[in-house]
Amino acid sequence: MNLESSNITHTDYQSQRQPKKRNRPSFVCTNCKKKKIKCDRQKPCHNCVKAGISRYCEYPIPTLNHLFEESRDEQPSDASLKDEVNELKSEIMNLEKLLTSFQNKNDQQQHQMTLDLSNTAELFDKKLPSLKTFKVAMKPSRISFSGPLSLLTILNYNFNFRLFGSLAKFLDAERLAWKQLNGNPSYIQKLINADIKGDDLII
Amino acid sequence: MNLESSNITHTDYQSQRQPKKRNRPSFVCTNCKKKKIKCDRQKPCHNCVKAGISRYCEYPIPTLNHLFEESRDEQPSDASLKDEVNELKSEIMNLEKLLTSFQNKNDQQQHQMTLDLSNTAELFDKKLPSLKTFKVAMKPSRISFSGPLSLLTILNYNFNFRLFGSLAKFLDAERLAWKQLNGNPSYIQKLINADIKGDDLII
DNA sequence: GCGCAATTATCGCTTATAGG
DNA sequence: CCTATAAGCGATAATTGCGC
Ligand SMILES: [Zn+2]
Ligand SMILES: [Zn+2]
Ligand SMILES: [Zn+2]
Ligand SMILES: [Zn+2]
Repeated sequence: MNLESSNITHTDYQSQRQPKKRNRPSFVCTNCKKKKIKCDRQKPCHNCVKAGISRYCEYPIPTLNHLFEESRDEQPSDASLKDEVNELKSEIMNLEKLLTSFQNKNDQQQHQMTLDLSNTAELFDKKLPSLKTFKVAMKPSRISFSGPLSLLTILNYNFNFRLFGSLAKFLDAERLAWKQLNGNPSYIQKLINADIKGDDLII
Repeated sequence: MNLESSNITHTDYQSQRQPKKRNRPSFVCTNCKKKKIKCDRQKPCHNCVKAGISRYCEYPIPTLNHLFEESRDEQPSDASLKDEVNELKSEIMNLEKLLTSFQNKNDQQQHQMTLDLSNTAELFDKKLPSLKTFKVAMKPSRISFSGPLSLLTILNYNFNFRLFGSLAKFLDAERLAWKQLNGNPSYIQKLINADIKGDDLII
């Protein structure tokens, strides 16, 4: 305890400082985050599958959860009612397990950010201020289709790409198709020919 | 980069540390636990059934108890099974609700938007294809900050404004502030001066 | 019924990354 | 660059349940 008896005068310059909060969103599923284990960022992620809670593998950003709801296949199928009952029971068991991990009081510290991101508007509120100074250079060799306020840029810049693979792929396809169809439109040609400094803002 | 770093030699400090108690609830029935035999985690579990103590098969987690009541040996009818399924499902819904409340932690006043945005999937799945032909003219009189793939355009075009009022307002403010700060950047100036036909695509 | 090996899961603490 | 903080490793607490 006498370790800190050293010289640091504990003075104002550090103590009075307001803790500058940062906006650092989380991109792992809520369950893995909770358990502090490695999440592969799929939906559902590997850990949630293993735990039998794949239905509850979710990400803090609501918008994104829906993007990756793939086959919400109804499973009544040929399984007997009895089987379904058992399935539901085991699901409840797993849910219960999951719940207990959340009920654990041991960690009441730092989930402020997660909370904030549960709201989509909040997401944008937090992101956009940084985006407005985000810069994109348009290289003649490769047309960049996105400025700071484009969806793609937001995603590329802010989110893990693996997680958003399908959306990114879709956008790529869209743009490729568009190019095939339209070629380089006059507007883009002009833009490329103009000598734009790499640091110029592209809105 | 490989710092030997500070090596605090007083390990005795460590030993004095209070033994950290971990929260790890049990999920087997109390009888099996006591007997240290394998529990199938049903209600009642097979061990308790074999021992003729079915009605004393209980679980430390209360919810699991009353949920799994009733598993008589008699063959249940389809109707009753269906009832059970429904019951279980509704129970799952409750648990999910509970889980959500945990995940959101101090769910404060930020729920209004979240709910309304629930079908965001549609935004991307259905609306985006139409966007690729959506055209925005950039008028010299008024700088348009968004192309078809920009977030703002997507929002404006696809959603009713009432829903996104606050977001839209925010974006407006952002852009205004940006303009105040930067004026028209060279890039945009050039763009404006170029004779762009009103129908040119802006990506 | 129980010792204890095997297995599972928690959480303190470090590291990497990114916001500002 | 400085630091907040997300990610998640890994030590190890705890649970399970085999086999005596
Ligand atoms: Zn995960
Ligand atoms: Zn998951
Ligand atoms: Zn049992
Ligand atoms: Zn039992």
